[in-house]
Amino acid sequence: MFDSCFVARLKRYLDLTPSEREAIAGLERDPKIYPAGTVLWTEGDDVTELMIVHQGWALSETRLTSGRRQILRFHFSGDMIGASGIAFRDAPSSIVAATDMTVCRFPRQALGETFAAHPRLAALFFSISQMESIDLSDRLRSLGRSDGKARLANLFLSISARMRAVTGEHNPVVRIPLTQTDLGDAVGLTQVHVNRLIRQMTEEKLITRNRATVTLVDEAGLVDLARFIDRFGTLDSSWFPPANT
Amino acid sequence: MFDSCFVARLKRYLDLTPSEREAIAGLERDPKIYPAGTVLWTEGDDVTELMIVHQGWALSETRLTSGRRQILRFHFSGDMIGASGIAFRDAPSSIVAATDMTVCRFPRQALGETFAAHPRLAALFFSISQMESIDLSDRLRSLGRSDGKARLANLFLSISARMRAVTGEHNPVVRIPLTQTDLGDAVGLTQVHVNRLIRQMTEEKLITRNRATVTLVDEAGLVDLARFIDRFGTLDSSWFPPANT
DNA sequence: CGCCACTTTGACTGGGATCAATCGCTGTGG
DNA sequence: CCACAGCGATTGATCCCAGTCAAAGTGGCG
Repeated sequence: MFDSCFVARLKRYLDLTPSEREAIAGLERDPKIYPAGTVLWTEGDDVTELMIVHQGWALSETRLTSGRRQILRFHFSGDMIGASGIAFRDAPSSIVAATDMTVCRFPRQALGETFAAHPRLAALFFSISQMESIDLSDRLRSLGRSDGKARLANLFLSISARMRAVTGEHNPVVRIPLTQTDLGDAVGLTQVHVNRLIRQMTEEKLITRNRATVTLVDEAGLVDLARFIDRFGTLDSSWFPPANT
Repeated sequence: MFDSCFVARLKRYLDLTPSEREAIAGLERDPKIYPAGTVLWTEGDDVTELMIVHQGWALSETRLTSGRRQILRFHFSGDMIGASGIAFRDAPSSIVAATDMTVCRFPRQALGETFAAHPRLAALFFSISQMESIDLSDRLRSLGRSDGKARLANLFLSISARMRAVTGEHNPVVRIPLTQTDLGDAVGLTQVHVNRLIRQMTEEKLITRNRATVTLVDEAGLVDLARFIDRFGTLDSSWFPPANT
């Protein structure tokens, strides 16, 4: 059995009991490898499984009938994906591998069983779901009420903050395996305009970008520009029910 | 004891057992009345309670330091609000009463107890949380990748769809107690531009608006314009654990 | 070595912002 | 019953951020 990324993620939030740990690890079995570009599923598919990212990046996206694309969220190691398709059966967005990745799939029922056996984990999953909503809300504010430069700054900072939460280390150099087109589709700008903004931000000594490597040269300046709020505090588990066993 | 809006809402999704029903109704006690404009709580407050909307409209909003406002979501009868503040303690957004409203508050702990006693309700709450994420994703796509007219059309349609889900009736006349400024803050436009767009849409016989009353004159045209997806299907509860009692 | 995906740059256009008045309704107090 | 205040809606003039179209540059890889 290999190390469970999901356990690694969740135990940052909560001191897991052995049986909780086992239940979570049980969801992350039978890893499969997908090359970059693989479409894990497509908007509208009837999805009955959830996935946990072991390694690599995925992104969820939707397309308008005009062909325009909006990237909704990025998924890293330890993230559970597919939960958004759990309410209705149809996947509301497509999931695409941005890099080569390793993923474990498990059926929905397993989540139900976990909820029944471990109410504290149910509360934890609920909280994580709420964190996702907060993340989406922050993106919404960014798209609705700030200009292109601030949106990009926000994107870089939020990716950096999430990576930091995964790896535990604070590094101004962030690997962001996205093209300028991808960046644009994430923040609602065109590729051409993203290019110009990146050049401007480079001139202003805010960032540096070289292929997939982005360096946050002046992080304080970026935070100020983006009015970024790093919400990665500790999770409040005070209301959780007691753990089973 | 008065009728629980929360029970009314949830039983649309799931055939509730008597004890589940009781647990839910228990969360909706001691209703309080707030006049329109009341700030129920402010961004950053340490919130330890959740609320259920009994009557009226609330909206959640954030402000940038520049003073600009982004409306994130609307809350109607039967909605639970405050869940987004449950992960961390600080409320990520303010909640403001858009009309006079009746609201019930309950402590977070009660949610934890419900999770422990009724795993099936935990699964239901999780699903509802995911529906919220989907709603936010749809708004994100709208703001990121469509023009002002489509954004407004989308807003009107999604409010109409949600109202319909609450009231059960399909009526082209929708009461939307928002000013043009509010509409702009919801879709990322200025009040002035909202005004012009509404005039245009009226000329094109798509809608009619008079104060708080919006009429969807050509609903098909709006759906087409907004590329709107009405996701209000039935909830998939096939993966839920069995009900207790 | 040549293709292909990505980036860079320029010229022009347009949707929506900004600034600034004016209008109209409604509630309130003299 | 009227005057006035205040909020929201309407409208015009002007500006600018970002989109569009188009072409050339760069670098990795088969």
